[in-house]
Amino acid sequence: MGVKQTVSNAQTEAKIKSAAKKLFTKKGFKGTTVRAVAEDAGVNVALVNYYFQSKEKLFDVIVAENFKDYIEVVQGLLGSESMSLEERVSNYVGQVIDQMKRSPQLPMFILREMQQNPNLLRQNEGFAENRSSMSLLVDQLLDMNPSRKKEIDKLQLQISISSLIIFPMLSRTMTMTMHGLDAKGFDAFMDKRKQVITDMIVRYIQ
Amino acid sequence: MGVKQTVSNAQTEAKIKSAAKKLFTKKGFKGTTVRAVAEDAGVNVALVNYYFQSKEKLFDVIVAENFKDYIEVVQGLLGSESMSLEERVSNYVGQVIDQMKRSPQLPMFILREMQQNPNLLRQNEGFAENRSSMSLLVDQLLDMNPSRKKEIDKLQLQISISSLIIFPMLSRTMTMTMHGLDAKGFDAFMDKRKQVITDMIVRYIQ
DNA sequence: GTCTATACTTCGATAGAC
DNA sequence: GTCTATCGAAGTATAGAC
Repeated sequence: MGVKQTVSNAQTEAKIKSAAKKLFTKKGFKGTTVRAVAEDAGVNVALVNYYFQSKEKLFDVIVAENFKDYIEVVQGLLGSESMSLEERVSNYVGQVIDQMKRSPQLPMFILREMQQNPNLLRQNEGFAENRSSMSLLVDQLLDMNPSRKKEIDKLQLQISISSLIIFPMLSRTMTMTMHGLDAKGFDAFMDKRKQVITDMIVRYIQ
Repeated sequence: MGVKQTVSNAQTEAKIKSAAKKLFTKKGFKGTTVRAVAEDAGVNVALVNYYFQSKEKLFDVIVAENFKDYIEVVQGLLGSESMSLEERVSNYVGQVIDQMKRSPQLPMFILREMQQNPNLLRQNEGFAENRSSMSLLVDQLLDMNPSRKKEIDKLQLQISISSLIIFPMLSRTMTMTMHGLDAKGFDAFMDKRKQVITDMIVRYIQ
């Protein structure tokens, strides 16, 4: 009966995790203090360590979650058998960009933390799936034009596709500042970019 | 006469600056401690502040130098009037990649620090030159195929070119880890990439 | 489970001896 | 110009009251 005065266990833990995810993702490990996490979550500093033992362990939880989010972006994007080359590329590019628009800080987080600790990804099982998913897409694309298949380096093509999609997200802040865009304007830019990337890939493979 | 026992003023300052550049560029402002800079330079902690007053001011010096390096990469790359479309693209891509191979950490540094402080670039005069240099190149490219000029968004093309060149440098560590490359192997990958990028751009514009 | 208070550590910066 | 020693601020972590 009545509203509970004390917030429950799980809710507090979730609030801390949410604040930590926000701050770690934006500012990295060194750029984030436990005090800032506590303040953002609206709880006492001591509670952070009560639930997560240490800053390190809290960070590990967030890293795992961010990797999980990142992997989910590129899963289940293989499309149907009947698609044309252009449809297949457009489908992939469109879905990945839509996913990334929801968490624009994620690519930078992954790269930044991986540069500090390169074997971070070895510990993560999901990354292998990502690679094979991307690899499969490129195989499918190249099979649709056998004459070009011999001329095109598969790894280079994979990285080209990733580049065209991910780099604009990495330079998001810079692009927004340079061209006076707000978050909404940048999203529109990325939406328009779906067709640009598709055109570029299709023209390259055809 | 004989070897001087005490290292001179300018040499010590240079050693500190060199160590600071290395560490700040690799680990960012928060990730670098004054103590680490001093140790890497082989001098006492107090000397860092003696020469540069504060960590902040030392960082500003390094930022300025890194921006300068970055700008120099893309200057004087306009090519001659008589070049074909492919020659022009190839010339630009080749030179930028060669420059970046010399300072592979630079792109990540620029993006990382700019995300933390977006108006970092407003204070830097060289960035305007960079933009207009890039803008001019794209104008030249588009003028060589008027029929495509109307269909192609200039800003999108600029960012596409930057993406194809810069993203591989940003994901350098990840790529090396994933595909078992050492520094030399990655350089070879980037050399091969010059032609890939050129092909992709030329096919898109033609 | 949550808070206050505090111990412990690291870091940036400076005073002062040489 | 360089070093030793140290101070004060900030951050992580924990002990103990409620």
